Amino acid sequence: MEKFSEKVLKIVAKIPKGKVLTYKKVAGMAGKPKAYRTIGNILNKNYNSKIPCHRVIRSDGSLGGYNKGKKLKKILLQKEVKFYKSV
DNA sequence: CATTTGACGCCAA
DNA sequence: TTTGGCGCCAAAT
Repeated sequence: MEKFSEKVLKIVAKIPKGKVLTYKKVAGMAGKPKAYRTIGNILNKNYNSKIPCHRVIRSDGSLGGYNKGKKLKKILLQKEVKFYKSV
């Protein structure tokens, strides 16, 4: 059985383009709805190129943060949303 | 092994 | 409505 972090990373990796999930949502899918804190912790320390962590935002709709810079995250999300609108 | 950290979430004032 | 504070859990130190 993989660690909670591994499970979270897998879930985040499943987020399709133009879609964003909240930390709480990911935590719920991981099986720990109350572990939303841990989600951010894991992503922050274990940033993987295969993990679109920029698609994980706060429940309030805030971008939260980003290891590479939340500014970049905002741009990436806008680009993906744009792609979503294009379809 | 115990304590601190941390990209958060919800409630109260 | 907005701001502040408390609660929560896993991982890192």
